[in-house]
Amino acid sequence: MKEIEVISEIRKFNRSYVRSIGLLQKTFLDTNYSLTESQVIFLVKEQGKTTATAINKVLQLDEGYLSRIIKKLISDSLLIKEQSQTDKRCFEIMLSPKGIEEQRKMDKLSSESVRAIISHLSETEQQELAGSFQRIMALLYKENRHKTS
Amino acid sequence: MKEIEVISEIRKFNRSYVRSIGLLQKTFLDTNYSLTESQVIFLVKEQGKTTATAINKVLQLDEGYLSRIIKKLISDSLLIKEQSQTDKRCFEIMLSPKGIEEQRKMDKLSSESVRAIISHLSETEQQELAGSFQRIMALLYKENRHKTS
DNA sequence: GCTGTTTACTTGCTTTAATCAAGTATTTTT
DNA sequence: AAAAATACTTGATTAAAGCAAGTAAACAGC
Repeated sequence: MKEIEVISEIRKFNRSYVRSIGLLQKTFLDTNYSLTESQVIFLVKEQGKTTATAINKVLQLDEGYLSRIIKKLISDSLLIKEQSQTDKRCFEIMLSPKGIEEQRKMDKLSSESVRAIISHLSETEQQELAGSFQRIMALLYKENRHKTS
Repeated sequence: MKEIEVISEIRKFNRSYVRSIGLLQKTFLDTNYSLTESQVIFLVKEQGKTTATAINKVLQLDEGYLSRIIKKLISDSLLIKEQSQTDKRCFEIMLSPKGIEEQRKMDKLSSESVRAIISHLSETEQQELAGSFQRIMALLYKENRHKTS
């Protein structure tokens, strides 16, 4: 297989895969939140007590836009915000109990949607599938570590 | 590996992969068109002389929204539209010469962006990569043929 | 310890993306 | 020939995202 065929194969995968995992939908996973809002929630969960700036290192949204998303999530009582005592420019944000619950719910739904896709596969096939995904990640993200940071 | 670990592996892949192929960006590939507009262009290329309805069987957008996208692409001279003689409700749309050129340009850019990701891999690794992608597609889309349609 | 500069975040305004609902013209069904 | 369905359009609205200007605090240089 020539490089050009490899590329074509990958692009074929991209087209069908992205459609199948439903990442293009407006509301993510039938919760009331958009993909972007969900990403914020997941990142706060991941980073624990964090800040808008830290979140935006990952998501790279417009600052104003992110500020408003956080505001909305606070008014929905999913997030808590308090001014840092050591640096009063910063506001520490974290998940509220309700936010933790919501994040868990999303996490479950996301797992379920993946499960639905793989459930008809045999044990062995599932192993193969996971192996292939791992192999791809290993190949794609190898040797790029020094470039990425 | 248990099913739950398989799921977690796939979700890990989803997160990093979708980010890396830049499918979340506003303008696709640094052309002046959004992802949705690009999809329309690619579908017209794929389907040849086609209609809004046929395109929307795939994309499932709001009809009005699609109508406006087509309108814009026509005013940009990428698409040509003419009323069907056999069914005057329908309008046949196709790529103009300029549209063909634009589609080719996008196609090249898309290939280039994939090439950039795999170029540092050896011949053998590229084979492996393509093989893994193929294996995944085979597994995911097998036995679903009767459900899909 | 004042003076610019940078950092963290907010707010008002605008643009772009997407949806909703109603409407026209044509074809199909009965 | 009337009713229903199909193909598409248009006006109005909502939601997502971006731009620019602004506040407040921290930092850096002198």
